[in-house]
Amino acid sequence: MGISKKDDGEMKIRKFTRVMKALSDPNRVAIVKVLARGRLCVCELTALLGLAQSTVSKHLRTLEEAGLVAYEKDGAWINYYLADGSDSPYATAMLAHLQNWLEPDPKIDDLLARLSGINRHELCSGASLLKDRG
Amino acid sequence: MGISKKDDGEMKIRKFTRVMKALSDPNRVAIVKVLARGRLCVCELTALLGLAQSTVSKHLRTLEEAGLVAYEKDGAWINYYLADGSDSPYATAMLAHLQNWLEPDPKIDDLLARLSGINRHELCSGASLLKDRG
DNA sequence: TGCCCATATCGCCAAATGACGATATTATTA
DNA sequence: TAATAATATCGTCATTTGGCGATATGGGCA
Repeated sequence: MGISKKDDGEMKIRKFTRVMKALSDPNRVAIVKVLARGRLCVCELTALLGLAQSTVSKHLRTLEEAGLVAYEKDGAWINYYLADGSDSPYATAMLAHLQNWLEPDPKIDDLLARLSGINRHELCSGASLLKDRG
Repeated sequence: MGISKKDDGEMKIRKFTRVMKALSDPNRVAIVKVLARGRLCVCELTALLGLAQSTVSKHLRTLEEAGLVAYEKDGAWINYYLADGSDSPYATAMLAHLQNWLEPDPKIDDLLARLSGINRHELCSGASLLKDRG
């Protein structure tokens, strides 16, 4: 019979606390705020935040498991973007709030200001860039 | 000149993540859900949750520092209740959501069901109870 | 004053967390 | 296929967290 009513309710607290925990770290919140402006690959986020690549990757996994972000592959790059909310109503509500919240804030504002100067082709010195440069 | 605009924004992320962290623990969320039905003293919450009194006290401090709960003294008892939101707009918004969220959920439902059977006079075996019993 | 009760704080421990560097994985390109 | 680039995973470490029991604090009452 698929999912019973008991199973349906079983995990509500856990699903909720997973979203809360994902948003309880300043760096992860910064990722959400930055992704609100558009899709970014891991190397762009790594450069923006000034963290190790492995750290950013782990943060993204935490956000994804909470239903806050999703990703799509673009060649060697993996673009992350804000989830549409089909996974978790709690994630949806929090993403809606975060569209308005936390501005102005020095840390967030700094990230958003530097965002326009970020370009994955300059950052990652990828094969496609070498080709363009000749 | 009091709080400058810079100071005003300085802590927005921290204020936000403090609320998120406070709500990232199932027992603390349970406290919030239970307090939504009315004021409770620490010994009542301790009995409901089945945790050590010191643990409940620490959870309440975390919730209070996030602006989610407040307390008032009533003789030897200290009654905790949901904050009015003047401390933190994030806390306010989350408390509003939690009025509807997380029901039904087995853990929460169980707590709310047992709530009506909870009475501080029976629980705490306080002086006032001994007096009534003779 | 002195005792008792409710609560807060302290000290401790096991588990979880956030960070890193090193390595594995997967896709692109020569 | 081999080499390289982008990302994920692994192993490790210091810090934080949630739990407990023991103790300190503060209010009510004899």
